[in-house]
Amino acid sequence: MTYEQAFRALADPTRRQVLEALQKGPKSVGAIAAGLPVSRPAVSQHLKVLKEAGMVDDKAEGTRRVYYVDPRGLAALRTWLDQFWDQALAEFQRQIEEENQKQKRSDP
Amino acid sequence: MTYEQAFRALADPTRRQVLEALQKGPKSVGAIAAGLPVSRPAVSQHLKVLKEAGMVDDKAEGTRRVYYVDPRGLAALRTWLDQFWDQALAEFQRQIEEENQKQKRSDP
DNA sequence: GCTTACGGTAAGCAATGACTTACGAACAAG
DNA sequence: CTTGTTCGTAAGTCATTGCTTACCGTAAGC
Repeated sequence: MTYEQAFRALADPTRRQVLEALQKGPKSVGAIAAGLPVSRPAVSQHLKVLKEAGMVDDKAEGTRRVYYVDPRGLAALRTWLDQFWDQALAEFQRQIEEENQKQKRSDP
Repeated sequence: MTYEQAFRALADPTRRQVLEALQKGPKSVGAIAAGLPVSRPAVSQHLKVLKEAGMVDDKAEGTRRVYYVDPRGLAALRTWLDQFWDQALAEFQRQIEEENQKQKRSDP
């Protein structure tokens, strides 16, 4: 939901692998774990973190739980990043202007 | 440089505060630490991580070191995020199509 | 030269976190 | 009703990490 949780969620390499696995389509917990070098409970714990970050959601399907990517968490990240990016560029521009001013004063 | 380091760098709240402090303009290490609830060495260590992630750079200025935001690290993050975002939306769309197909088949 | 300001690094510590195995709950199948 | 899958959670372990204090190098000012 918040970008804080999103950053924390994506900081772990295994968690990114889980997300990338789900990106190719919905998968059960066991199916995800089968493609990763960690145990199934580990995947379960990662999915919990990802879900709290709003990056995945799940639906029950018999005794299995099918997880899929939820764009909401990604959207939060994009918002934060875009804002920060714009401000960074603006500040960058301002610094250049400042340099030019100094140059003018010390020039002729 | 890589998005891996960028994610790890931004995962820590204090590190984000450091970055946000620099966003308003270049600052010395001491100046940054003065606005944060942690010690100056802690800030130094955070700046090291941010620099390795390509998100800040510094220039010597007498005995002081002035840090400023480097857009390169942010760019790496944006690239990763945009790609992931596009693929997520595509997969989302595909799932909806799939649902429609099922609906058709079970309908009269 | 001597002192003072500034910042990076080392060492140590407490907290967080990613993983494992073990167990229990829920649904399906026979 | 019993058995077998599938999954979440608890408990414990080991590594990582963010922080502190202490120390050292370096540039500027007297």
